[in-house]
Amino acid sequence: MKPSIPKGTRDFSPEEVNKRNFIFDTIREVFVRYGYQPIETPAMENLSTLTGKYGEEGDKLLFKVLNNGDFLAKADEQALAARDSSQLVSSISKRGLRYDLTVPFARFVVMRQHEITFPFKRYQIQPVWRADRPQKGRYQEFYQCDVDVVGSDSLVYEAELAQIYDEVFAKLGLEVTIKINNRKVLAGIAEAAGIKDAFMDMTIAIDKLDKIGMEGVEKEMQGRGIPEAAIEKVKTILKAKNLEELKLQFTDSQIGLKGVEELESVFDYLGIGESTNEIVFDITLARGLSYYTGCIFEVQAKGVQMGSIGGGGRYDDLTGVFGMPGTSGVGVSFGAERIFDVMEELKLFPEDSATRLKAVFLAFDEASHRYAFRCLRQVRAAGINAEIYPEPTKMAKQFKYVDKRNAPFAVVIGSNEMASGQLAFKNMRTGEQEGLRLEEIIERLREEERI
RNA sequence: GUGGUUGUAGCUCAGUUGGUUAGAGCGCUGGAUUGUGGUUCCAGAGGUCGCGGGUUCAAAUCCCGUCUUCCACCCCA
Repeated sequence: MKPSIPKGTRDFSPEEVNKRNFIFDTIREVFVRYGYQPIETPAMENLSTLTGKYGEEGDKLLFKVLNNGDFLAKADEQALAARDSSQLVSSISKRGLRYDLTVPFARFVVMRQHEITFPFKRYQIQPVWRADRPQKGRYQEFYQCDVDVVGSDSLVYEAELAQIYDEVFAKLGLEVTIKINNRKVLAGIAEAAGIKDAFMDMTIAIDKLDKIGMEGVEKEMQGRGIPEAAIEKVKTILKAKNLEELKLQFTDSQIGLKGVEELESVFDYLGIGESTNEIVFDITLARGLSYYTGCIFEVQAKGVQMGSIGGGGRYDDLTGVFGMPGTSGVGVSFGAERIFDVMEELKLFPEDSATRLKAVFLAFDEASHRYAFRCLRQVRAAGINAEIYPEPTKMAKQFKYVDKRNAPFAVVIGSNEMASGQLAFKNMRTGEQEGLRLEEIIERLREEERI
């Protein structure tokens, strides 16, 4: 048979795994610095945990796991006869692959509410699965790196999460724009325009502003049946350049004012000019996930065509659906795959010296091959990444291998070297070669390590 | 999920209105060079033309289905 992998999934080569680990390590390091603790949850959740949490569209994108055994024997006969897939699902599948890390986290918090100290700060780096149609930067299996705080409504955490975004991308050398908005501001716009009922329709339209322009947004709202007068009001509000101007538009919207105040408070915590990346208020930022209620975040990479590489926000009642009401949470997510793709495109990955092979031992004959293997042991014991060519064949062939492995040094041993103890130490880049004792070689390789 | 797009050697790609044995560059293997890689020269290996069906005397080429890739929509990391 012809080998293949499912659509939207990928294998990773050693080089790619090293690069991905660089991203994960950087993110994890920052999370830990800010006092977040790791948890992990299963790849599979009970379907009942997942369904209904991501809207109707989300349910369609959930991967369902078929029940084991003779699942059809227990299937809903009516649904089966009617060829009604959505009706049938509950009787043939009780589990599904997790769709994000937030909902499993909420489930986790509720199950362990009595052993958790609040505010609980956790991070989680694991893959999630979505049955989306794949595109560039969009996969069916991808890693998310989530940080959330649950059990506090302090806006200091919004500021902290913005700092985490800033710090991680600064460390990765990736220039980004960190956009912040507040769901209450959007609600305020709807309230001020007198279209509270059409909040979702309005939000979806506003979200597309940078893509389709003001005219497009207007058409979109018209198409969604929003009255002309309300559209004019929305357009006026959207022209507000900053939070001060926006405030003036919200004289008759309590919720809108509250949203602006929250944003002011976050920016106050952050201070001015203390970040590496731009952290900006963006009134057009909407985000789909319906459970957001306060501040919302999104990160856009500069200089590349790519969707958002991170997003998140505040949810006042994160754990309510699992029977623990009134607990507020705020968190953000890093999209590792997209960060990888962007960094690859911009060639931002550093030469990885920690995982790099430093030296390869080569030998001319059986006796020196054994001798080389014993030398190798000492080199490795000194903490230097090194290996030996598996057999003493023709030198040209062995050197080609060293070249391919991109190792900076080769140590060549034959009968002369064994007799004198002066091993041939060759710099692969310059081609220079000198006779050195093993201890001297180890010292040289150690110096190299530090560079 | 809707509409479109892509697939030919390990990689990047040619392949005419359907017509002999499907090509190139790079890479790979061997040799020139029996104690030294990268450069050069010579030789060689490597292909179910994504998969399945159909039309035809004849299909990489035309038609249908399917899988995959990418794009737009939807949604999102």
